[in-house]
Amino acid sequence: MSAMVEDELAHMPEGKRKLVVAALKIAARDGTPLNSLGLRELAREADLNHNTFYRHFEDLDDLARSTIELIAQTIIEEMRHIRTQARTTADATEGVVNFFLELVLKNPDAFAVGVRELNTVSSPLRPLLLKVIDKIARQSVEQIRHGQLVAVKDDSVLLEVARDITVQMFNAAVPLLRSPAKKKSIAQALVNSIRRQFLGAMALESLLPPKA
Amino acid sequence: MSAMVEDELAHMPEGKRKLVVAALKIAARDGTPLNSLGLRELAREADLNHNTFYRHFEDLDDLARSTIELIAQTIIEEMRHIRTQARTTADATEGVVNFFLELVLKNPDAFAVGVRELNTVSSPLRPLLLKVIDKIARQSVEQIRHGQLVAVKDDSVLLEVARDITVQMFNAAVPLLRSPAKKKSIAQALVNSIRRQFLGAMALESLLPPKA
DNA sequence: TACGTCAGTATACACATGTATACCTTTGAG
DNA sequence: CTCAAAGGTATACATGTGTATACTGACGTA
Repeated sequence: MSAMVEDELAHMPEGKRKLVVAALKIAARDGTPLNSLGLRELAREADLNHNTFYRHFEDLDDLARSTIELIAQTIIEEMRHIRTQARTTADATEGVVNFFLELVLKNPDAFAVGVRELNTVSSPLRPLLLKVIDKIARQSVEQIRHGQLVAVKDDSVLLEVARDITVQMFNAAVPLLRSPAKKKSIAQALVNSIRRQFLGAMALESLLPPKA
Repeated sequence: MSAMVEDELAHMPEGKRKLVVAALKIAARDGTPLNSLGLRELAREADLNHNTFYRHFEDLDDLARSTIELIAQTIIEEMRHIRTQARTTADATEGVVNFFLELVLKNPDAFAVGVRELNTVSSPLRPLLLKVIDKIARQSVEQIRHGQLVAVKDDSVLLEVARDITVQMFNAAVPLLRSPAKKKSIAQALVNSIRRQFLGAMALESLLPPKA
């Protein structure tokens, strides 16, 4: 599982890699917070002695941070790739949405864990994930500006909308992971919602004064 | 904490009540899934013998279900109340949003747990929470239709938008709970986003054929 | 008054857990 | 060649956990 994620950490020691993969798997399966997994269960899943953990990590928090940083790196890089692919499709919105949902399905554990931590009040990993969201939203704004895809003047409004949409796309991973067959309908709903939000931003800007 | 929730279960035995409250508290604090809390920790928090649990619940799943159902009941009832209050305000959208955020702050544990479970792939409680979302969205559509607040013809589109917005409001609880001081700015962002989505729905309907 | 049920307690036990310590290979630089 | 890390293992122990069983008191009802 999570093929792309595994690629990302090809250069770290095998035990460490195994532990991170196992952490994602268990946290995704059981809904346990990344930073309070059981050391022994982790080792069992990774097929290692339970003390090997301490060779690679200080804490469970250390493991959690490493894991989230890995997810972040993977997603950001992939999103850049997705945007170039989407530029070749008829409708950029549809393209981005479809490629994104495919990315989710290729990294199920990573997204299951990421979305949950993002929506957990007590999670110390939330700030890291918010940075990822922000970065993706900014990429998105850049693409929109470059292709003149949305006629919204105010940059801050455009960024705000892009952030909302990015969060929405992440959260859409939850139903998708539960039933991958619904990919098409989820994509359609997302595309519609995105269109409404951009159209609405334009409409609102033309109604109210564009703020001096 | 969670004053209103406590009111809701005034009629059940004291021990059971204590256990549910303790469950919410621990799950909110530690991010542990509601259905895999520690029995002994639970009892410690509730100031009870650890075996009392079995007097009131079959499983941890039983406890989790009871707890979520309690949250659901509370929220739905309060939302109805919120709508009548909001009708007396100048702007219905602003009214609903503000009252909703207040509700969140009054039931911090309930919302912290609810939002997390809602966004957890493996949670068996998700369906229950989706029902709550749906119910609130339908209430919202009713209010809109009654007051002729939004000029969207297609009922299914209106419901879809209402659902998106409801989910968004729930998820907005996370940053609010972490920093209640940001209530005003969170409310403003929500109101703007809601306006964009309704406006966008109208715009989209007038652009495309209203679907025969 | 007697008694069954309900809510809660006390004790016990087998098992899982986190951590500490010491031991064994491999490997790469001096 | 040496030897010191680095990665991984084995064993041990105190503590926490879920569950089972048996006990106590309160209370409504026959």
